[in-house]
Amino acid sequence: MKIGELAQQTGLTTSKIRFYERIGLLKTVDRRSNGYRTYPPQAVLILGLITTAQRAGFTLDEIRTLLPSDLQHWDHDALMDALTRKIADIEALQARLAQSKAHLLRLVEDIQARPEDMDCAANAHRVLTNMLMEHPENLDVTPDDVRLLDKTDRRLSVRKGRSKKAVSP
Amino acid sequence: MKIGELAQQTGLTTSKIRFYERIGLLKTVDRRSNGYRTYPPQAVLILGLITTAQRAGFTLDEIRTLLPSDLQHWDHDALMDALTRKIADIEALQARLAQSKAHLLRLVEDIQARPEDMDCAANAHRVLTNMLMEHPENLDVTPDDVRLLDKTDRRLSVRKGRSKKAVSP
DNA sequence: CTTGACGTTGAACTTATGTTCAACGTTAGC
DNA sequence: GCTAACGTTGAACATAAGTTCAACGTCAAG
Repeated sequence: MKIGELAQQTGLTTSKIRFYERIGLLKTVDRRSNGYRTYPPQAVLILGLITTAQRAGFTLDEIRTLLPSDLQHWDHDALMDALTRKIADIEALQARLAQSKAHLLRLVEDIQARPEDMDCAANAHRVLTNMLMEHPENLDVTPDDVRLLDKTDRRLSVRKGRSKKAVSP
Repeated sequence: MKIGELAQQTGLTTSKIRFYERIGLLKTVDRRSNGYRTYPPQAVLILGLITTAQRAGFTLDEIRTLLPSDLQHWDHDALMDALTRKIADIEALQARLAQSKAHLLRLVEDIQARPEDMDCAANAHRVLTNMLMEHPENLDVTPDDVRLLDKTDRRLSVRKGRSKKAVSP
């Protein structure tokens, strides 16, 4: 099978297949005398496996370390380990997403809950105050500081101390 | 306030702050006569807002288009629109994650459910077969093709037709 | 024999979000 | 006045997962 046919059968692009080979995800493939790559039918399955793993959240790097050269002989322990860790990763991400979503929903509600007699600027101030009070964790700011947003712009001093290091992540 | 102090109060790095300015996320800031950037206390709030929005899943690009130069005057409609869309995005991602997780859990269970009398290679074949049968959507392969994994390696022909274009996304 | 489709390569480009570096200027404390 | 800490710039580097391009070779049909 030539690379174009393989691309059709897997739904991938030829550039992607060559890329996978380049990064060592696919082992170097046989060539015909004209230099064309020639794939065994197996290759369809391997690429399908890669696509599936990728959709499940594995990086190409992870897939490479897990994928055996012989589909019959997997590293059972490493595989189960990776699967378990990936499930945990997903759960962590799910938790973060749920938080983000809840946060956004509260924000939307809060914005819409503008008192009838409040103008937009004041409402912006109210919402912003609520938001910043809800998330003091990474901001060295007190609710008082939010008054900076007042129309009067009183320029209250920002407290010194209790500051965080700017650590590179 | 000089940039180092701002970095400390926001928990960001100075390079990040300069980067935000470079991409137009922060408007160009006042300079002292020596060329040093000098920030109003407001800047702490703005950076806090940016960080919060980013954690909620907004890209810097999205944040830039939403963030008004004056915190008093938001584009209410654009903001609500963006929030609503972001919530929908999160929900879509949640659905995908739930699917991935379920898929992985089934896979783990399936691997562990190896019949006592089955060796590892045969189990690999069994699991792989199940997996590929579960996801026929993007692979031009029939369950029969999975027999390619047999020790005998019978090289069954891969069917022609019903193939997909390799469209670039 | 020509034309178009397919194949090959290496290198450069992409996106998003920054970091790091070199070379230089400024400032505060001793 | 020296030194350390801080500030400035532009450019290059990093990551992940590819795509695109130019320049070239091969093959099948008409």
